[in-house]
Amino acid sequence: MERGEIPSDTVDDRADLVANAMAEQTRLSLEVEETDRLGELRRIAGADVAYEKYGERFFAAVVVLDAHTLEVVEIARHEGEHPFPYVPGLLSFRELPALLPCFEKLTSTIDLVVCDGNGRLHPRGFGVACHLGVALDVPTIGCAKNLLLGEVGPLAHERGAHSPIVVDGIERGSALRTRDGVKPVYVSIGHRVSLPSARTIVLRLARDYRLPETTRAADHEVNLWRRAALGLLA
DNA sequence: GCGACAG
DNA sequence: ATCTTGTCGC
Repeated sequence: MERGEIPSDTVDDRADLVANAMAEQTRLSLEVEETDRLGELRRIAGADVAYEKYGERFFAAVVVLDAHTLEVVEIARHEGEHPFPYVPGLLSFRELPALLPCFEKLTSTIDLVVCDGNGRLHPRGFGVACHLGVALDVPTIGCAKNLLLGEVGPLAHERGAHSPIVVDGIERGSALRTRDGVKPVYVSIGHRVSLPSARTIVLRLARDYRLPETTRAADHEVNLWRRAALGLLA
C-alpha cells in the first residue's frame, strides 16, 4: 500500500463474504420446490427478528399459531449478536442464524412458515423464505411489506385483487391486496408451496389487517422483547 | 455512471 | 430494520 492508504483488508473481506454468499444462493436455489407439497395445515408459524439500533444485538422469535383459530400455541425465542450485515439480497445470511435456533427449541410440529421477506422474488431466486424452507425442509411462503425488485402489473383496489410481479419476463411473485385500498403485500414462493396456494393462504391469514396474523404475532413478540431488554418501555 | 435496494 | 409523539382520518 502506498501513500495515505488505510492499511486494512476489511473491504476485501467484505467483498469475499458477499461473493461467497451469492454463490451459495445460486447453488441452493436448485433445491427449491415450486409446486404444492404440504399436508393438512394445522399449525402455521411466523418468524421475525428485531435489532438494536446502533448495537449488534438481535431478538428473534418464531410464533406458532393454530391454523384454524389463529390462536398462539407456542413461542420460541433466541437472542444473540448479528453475524452478517444487512445487504439487500442477502437477508437470509443475517436472519437464518437468528431464526434456526428458535426452530430447534420448538416442540410443536409446524406445517408451514410465513416469512417476513421474499422467496423466489429475489435477484438469484433464493430469498429468505427459500433459504429457511430448504434448510428446514418445511413448506414456506415469502410475504414482504415492500418491493425488492420486479415490475408490478395493474392492481384492482379490492381485497383479494392480485397482479403478477415480473422479473426478466418471468412471473416471480404476486402483489396481493389484503385490504380495500391499502398497499399490497408481495407474495412469492418459498418452498413446497405454489404461488396460487401462497396467495390463498396469505389472504386467509390477513383477514382483519394488511399483514398475515403470523407475521403480526412474530413482529409483536420480538418488538416487545427488544424494548424490554433494551429498557425502552414507555 | 446513476439509482434502487426484503429486513 | 431502528428512534419517536402526536395526530389526521374512517
